[in-house]
Amino acid sequence: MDAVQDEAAGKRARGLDRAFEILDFLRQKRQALKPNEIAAQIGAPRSSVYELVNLLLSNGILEFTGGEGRVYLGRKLYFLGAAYENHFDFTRECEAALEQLADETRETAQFCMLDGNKYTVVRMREGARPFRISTDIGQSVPIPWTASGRLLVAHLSDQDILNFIPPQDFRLPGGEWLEPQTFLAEVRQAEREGLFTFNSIVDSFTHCFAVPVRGEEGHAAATLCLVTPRDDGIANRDRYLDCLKKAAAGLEHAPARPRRG
Amino acid sequence: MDAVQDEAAGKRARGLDRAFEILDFLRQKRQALKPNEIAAQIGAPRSSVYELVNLLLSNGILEFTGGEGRVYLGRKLYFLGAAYENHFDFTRECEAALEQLADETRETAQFCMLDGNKYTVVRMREGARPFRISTDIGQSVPIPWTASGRLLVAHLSDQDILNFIPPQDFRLPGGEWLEPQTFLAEVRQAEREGLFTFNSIVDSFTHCFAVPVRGEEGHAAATLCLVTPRDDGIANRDRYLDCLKKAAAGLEHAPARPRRG
DNA sequence: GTCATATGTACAATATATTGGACATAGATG
DNA sequence: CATCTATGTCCAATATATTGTACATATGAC
Repeated sequence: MDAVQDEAAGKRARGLDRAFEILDFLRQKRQALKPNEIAAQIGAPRSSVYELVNLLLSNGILEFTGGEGRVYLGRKLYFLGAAYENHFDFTRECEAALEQLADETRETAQFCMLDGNKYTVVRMREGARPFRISTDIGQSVPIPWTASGRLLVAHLSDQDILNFIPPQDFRLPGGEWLEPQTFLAEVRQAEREGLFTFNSIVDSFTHCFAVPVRGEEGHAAATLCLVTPRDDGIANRDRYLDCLKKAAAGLEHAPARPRRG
Repeated sequence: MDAVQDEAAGKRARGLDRAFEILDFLRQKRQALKPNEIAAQIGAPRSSVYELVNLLLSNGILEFTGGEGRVYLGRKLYFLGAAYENHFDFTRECEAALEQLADETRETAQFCMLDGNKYTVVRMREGARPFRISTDIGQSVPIPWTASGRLLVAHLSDQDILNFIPPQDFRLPGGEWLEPQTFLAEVRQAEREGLFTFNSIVDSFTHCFAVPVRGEEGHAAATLCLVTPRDDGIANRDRYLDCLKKAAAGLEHAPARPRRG
């Protein structure tokens, strides 16, 4: 996805950057691919990709799986990720907060963070309705498409926000153009109020609530969200926001607080 | 830890390898460190480490945390690890197996895998005794020190095993030397019997039971273990082994089976 | 004050990593 | 049969990444 921002052509890419581009691509695809396919789809030289894939395989960062020479993310990444999760020990508290939210509201509750310059759902608890509303965990979504996005960039200056978010991410899935100035105004509003709610701009039937979970630097390290049918969301607005704020208070500082040391 | 096997001096290290050496080192230390400290402790040139750390920071692979310029594993690694875990969806089944083992035996149950050429405890459920026996999750331990180690390398030839395990790993924590031929004989025995049990060679009061969890290639992709006081282990040997085999059967093929595709 | 250690930055030299392109094979298509 | 695509390997050329070294600053010892 960073291929776009390769400086003017003719430059060589650094191995490390391409390596992580490969890893991110596999994560996004969520399936094993052949080196050849990877090269073609991320627009990298085949010889480079073969070289890097072999290096990553020998390090356990990638693994053969799915046959025919296909590779996918490896066990070593699991271990490294587990060490991160263990250090910033937010998992348990996070699950508890989502559990609590789901119990109190019967709606879909999500714990969200930034992944680079995208938004992603880290953990989710589906609501208890006959028709559940849910999203995919771990998929990268443009920041402007989400309520949480307004909160997650609120610590940046307007200019930094515009530099941070890829311009094409202001194009909504329906094709409409979200004016960056409109987005910035909503960011500032979210910052002032410490919350953001709206009828989702990526579909026609959900209402989204987001509140920040502040980390050690005082800005939103993550968000807690509820995704509800529009009617219910609007009808229960105050109660839902109370629940969210309560749950977020329980998490406060947790996502960024090392367990020891 | 791979610094030892740097080919004859005078060679440059490849950035990718050093980068993952840094990541592994941080995982092992389980705390944030300054780039300077990292360089000193892994024996790498300071300028290289600074260069790489900055690259990794800008990719979200590392994060500033702990102040004073200290860095630790970053959020991106958590996402990548979560994608791995999601693909090879063993977590839920694994927890269930450990739960079942803990219920049936009241002993400490572990799920273990190889991490490169070391053994590591991936998940654990502590026993229900007044004095619990437990180990650290995610720490790298020499393969010959463990019962599971006999099973995890059993698919390799004798020669491959000796090439795979660093020679110094046959030195036990007490300083005694475990003869590699003895180890190989135990590996073959474990392979034949589909299990391995012994009075632990790293302490004087535990008995260890290990059975393989076979992956798609048919060899031990992981192990399930019980760690018990010696008396209890020996007294309940048959029952404990039955429990382990039953639990492993429930996991069979799970650790390496992609959820879709 | 001097000296030593810890920490971070800057830069040039050269060892080498990245890359384009040639080559080989297999399968599909017509 | 010829032709095309998909896949993987090999190799030389050169753009550049790694690294030694020098430099800058802060802190503490004495």
